[in-house]
Amino acid sequence: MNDPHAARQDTRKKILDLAEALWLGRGFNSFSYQHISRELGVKNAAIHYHYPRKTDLGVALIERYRRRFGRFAEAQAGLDPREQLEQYFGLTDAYHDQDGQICPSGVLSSDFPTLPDEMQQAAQAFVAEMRTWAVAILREGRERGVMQYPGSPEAMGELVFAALQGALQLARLDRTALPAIKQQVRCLLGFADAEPHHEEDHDNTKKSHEPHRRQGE
Amino acid sequence: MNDPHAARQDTRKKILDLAEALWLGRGFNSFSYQHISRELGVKNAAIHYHYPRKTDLGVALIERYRRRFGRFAEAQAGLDPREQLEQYFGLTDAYHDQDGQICPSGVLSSDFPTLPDEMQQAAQAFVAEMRTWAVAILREGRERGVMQYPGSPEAMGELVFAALQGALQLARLDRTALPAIKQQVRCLLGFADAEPHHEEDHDNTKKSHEPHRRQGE
DNA sequence: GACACCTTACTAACCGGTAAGTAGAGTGGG
DNA sequence: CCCACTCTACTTACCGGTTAGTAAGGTGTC
Repeated sequence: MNDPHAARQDTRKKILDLAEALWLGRGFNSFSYQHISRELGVKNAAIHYHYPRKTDLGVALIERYRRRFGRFAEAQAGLDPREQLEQYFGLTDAYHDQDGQICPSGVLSSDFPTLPDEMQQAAQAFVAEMRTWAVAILREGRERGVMQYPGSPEAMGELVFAALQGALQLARLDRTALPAIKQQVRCLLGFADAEPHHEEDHDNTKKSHEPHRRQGE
Repeated sequence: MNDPHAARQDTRKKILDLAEALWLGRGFNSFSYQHISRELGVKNAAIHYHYPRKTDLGVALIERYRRRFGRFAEAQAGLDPREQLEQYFGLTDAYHDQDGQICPSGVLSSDFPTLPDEMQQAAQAFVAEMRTWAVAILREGRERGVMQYPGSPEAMGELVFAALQGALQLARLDRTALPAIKQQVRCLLGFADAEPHHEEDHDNTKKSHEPHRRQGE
């Protein structure tokens, strides 16, 4: 231990981690450098040292998440599409259980008009990736014959993606919204053997369903 | 003219109208009294005269919208459920075409954790009404035999509602999202005769689709 | 003169951001 | 081995601007 670069990476990562929780929990414009510095026990200017402008922090948040998501998508590529969908659902649960966070695409599209140009561009690229990934699951599901639905995989993928994004937000006002919508998506895809009643709240002890969180830089 | 109460109502209404556009376009925390007063040609304190705290303005926004929505829902009650759905779609188009606004439920659920208590309660009641209304359309559609879908009307209503909310937000980053998702909803409900290709952007000159906007107080 | 409706003038807190200084660890030269 | 230097990672002390909010005063109308 006592890695010379440990301290640097440590604070830098802590800033990003804390900023991410605030970002997904409150939105980009509703947290300040003070929220981070106070919690972290450092001064405001220390944050500015690592991320000079808030825009820099915002872009870093998007880019880190994008890389993390890329690894997640790659790791589950080739899996049974239905299992991929369930992992997707598990992700949404993990968000919600973490103080009612919402997914990055939800917070990005909500805040979009108020974001600086650099963040808008990063957001567009990132959200496009996520939507493409959702479409791919639905396409593969039909090709392999494990999902049945009308319309194109593109349209169905976009719809499921939008529905989950909306469900996570609505779950802040009424927690029953999220499981109900997930169940209906299963239903629409022809999963007759979907969970018998309601899995209800998070007594899903079956898996950790916290598929990414880790990594530096 | 020269109604004694005209001036009062006038400024008061102008404030609310402007606040509403800013609210749906940027979110509750991303507009200030300055945005309103500057545009309106009055001083900041004039807004505080009508709405002492920003919370008062926020609650007034929700309550007004709730009344307006109540009239809208009542006016279309008894209509063909499919036509009701199309009017709902027309509403989403109207939002989007107005500088990329999103629906009230979308902005409320996004901002929710940062809102004051009074607004949170008003928001929960209002969004619950909207969701109930969406469910009613889907239920009636099945009862009358004009819509076919698996699962319960409750679950399907929630899903459609969440999907439209998400679609409106995503349309800010990619305008193709909204028509694609609307079309897929039609598709899922068994509307085989749905518009042949893509209605695409707003060349829908067929109707004004701006179903409410008016009223004082 | 009472009241509705506004303005002027102000406050304290917070916002993102900057400049200058410093503690400490690492490094190269003699 | 030690001194001089550099670099990273901060702190202290600001800046101008914006935020919501208030108090007091003015003006027109009934």
